[in-house]
Amino acid sequence: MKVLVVEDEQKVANFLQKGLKEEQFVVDVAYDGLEGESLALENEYDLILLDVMLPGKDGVLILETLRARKIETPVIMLTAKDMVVDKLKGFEAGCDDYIPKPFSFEELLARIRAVLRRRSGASSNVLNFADLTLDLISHKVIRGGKEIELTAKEYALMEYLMRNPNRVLTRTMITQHVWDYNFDSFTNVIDVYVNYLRNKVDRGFPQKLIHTVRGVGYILKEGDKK
Amino acid sequence: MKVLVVEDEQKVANFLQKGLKEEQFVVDVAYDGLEGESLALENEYDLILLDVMLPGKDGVLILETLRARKIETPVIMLTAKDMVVDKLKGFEAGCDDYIPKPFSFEELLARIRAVLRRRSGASSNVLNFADLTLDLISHKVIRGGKEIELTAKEYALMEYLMRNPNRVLTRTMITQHVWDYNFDSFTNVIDVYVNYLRNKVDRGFPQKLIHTVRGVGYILKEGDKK
DNA sequence: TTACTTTGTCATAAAATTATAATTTTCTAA
DNA sequence: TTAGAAAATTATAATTTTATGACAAAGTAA
Repeated sequence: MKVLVVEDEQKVANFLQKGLKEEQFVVDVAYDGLEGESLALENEYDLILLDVMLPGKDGVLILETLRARKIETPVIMLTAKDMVVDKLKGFEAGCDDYIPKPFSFEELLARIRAVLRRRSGASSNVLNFADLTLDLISHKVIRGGKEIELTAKEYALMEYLMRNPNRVLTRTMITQHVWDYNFDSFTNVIDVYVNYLRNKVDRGFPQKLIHTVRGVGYILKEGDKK
Repeated sequence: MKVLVVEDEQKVANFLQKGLKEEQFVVDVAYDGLEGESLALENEYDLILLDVMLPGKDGVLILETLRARKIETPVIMLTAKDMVVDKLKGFEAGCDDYIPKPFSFEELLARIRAVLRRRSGASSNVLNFADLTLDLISHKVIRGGKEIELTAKEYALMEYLMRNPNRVLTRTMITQHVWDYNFDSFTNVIDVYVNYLRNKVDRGFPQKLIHTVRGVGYILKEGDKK
């Protein structure tokens, strides 16, 4: 899952970046409103954390712009504690939740999970596909009763596949959700990671789940047993 | 265990800070209501001692704010001796216990233990994991029948691990539970302390209990014997 | 004060992950 | 059937993360 953090206070931004990374999110950070807006417009995030008070462009205005441009990415606003009027304005502008500063990391995390769960329509913190299970909180991946050890990138890729089963995912789409915005490579990293994943997740099982769609990308589906 | 003391009387605050520290709590102190509230919101405390009469913001109001924000940290209110009405108000607002001033430190400590025990659902003052035992009152740590000497920080870290076994704890979470709020952790103190702990607790035993989860944090679990 | 212990910082070594590039294999359209 | 393109695989380089020892700072007790 990829998150954009738009926050000018260096300390808060670092804290969020570190904490979210530890929770296996891919994190982009913007330190002012304009930069934040461009990133939000040109990338596909799964979630945006948006400070209300920002140099360059106000958080509420950014949110309005995004919604006007039909970008429906979930947004959680970070508000100053006493900002009652703006809270309401934020909601009208279409944010999914807000959290008044100061907050503890665990409280933020709880809200992030709630928003993502609500948006995805999921009722639990577990994703299932065929005999594969992925626990979104502990980040455990289990197939056929056996736990599979994945690295951070492998997990991120697996999660993206699991969230979009039976749907062809192009390399561009995968890049946008699993790698951060510094990623411009025209190398074959994705192919390599798909290969790593296959070795851990599909190898040894009669039914393969990760399939190649030649010329297009990859798809998670229940294929022919072989 | 991390405690926040919100108390404006310097003398009482110092007395509590010193006494609790000796009992191996990590203690943050706020001398007025507003400061107390921010600290309570942005840190993860295991317990809050909250004076009722405070400059800045009243203790009962702070408690209400916390509960409204779904922060369920146990709270013990410190009340003036004759404050009958406020006692009741405090309870309504969701505190766990109250203690009328003046009180002896021993008395307070007994109530703290009672509240923490009730909250954790534990019935005893001992935590066990594998062949490791941690005595919450004497702060003795015993593994395989042999007592292990830990310093205060080492003990605090060990206790946090023991209270969350089989769960990956990120450095952010550990920071919030084991270090006080002045702590700016972009250093590797946590790694260093985990290392100290391993030397004392795991070294020489066939079964390691403290494990690294790369890119994420640390976990207390029964791993492969080696 | 002085000696001692604890806590925190830093530099570097070691280990693991991630990215790149080269090579081999597979697939497909002509 | 075969040439060319795409994908898989492998080796290895680059980067990041973690472990650890040495040391400095802060705190305590004698």
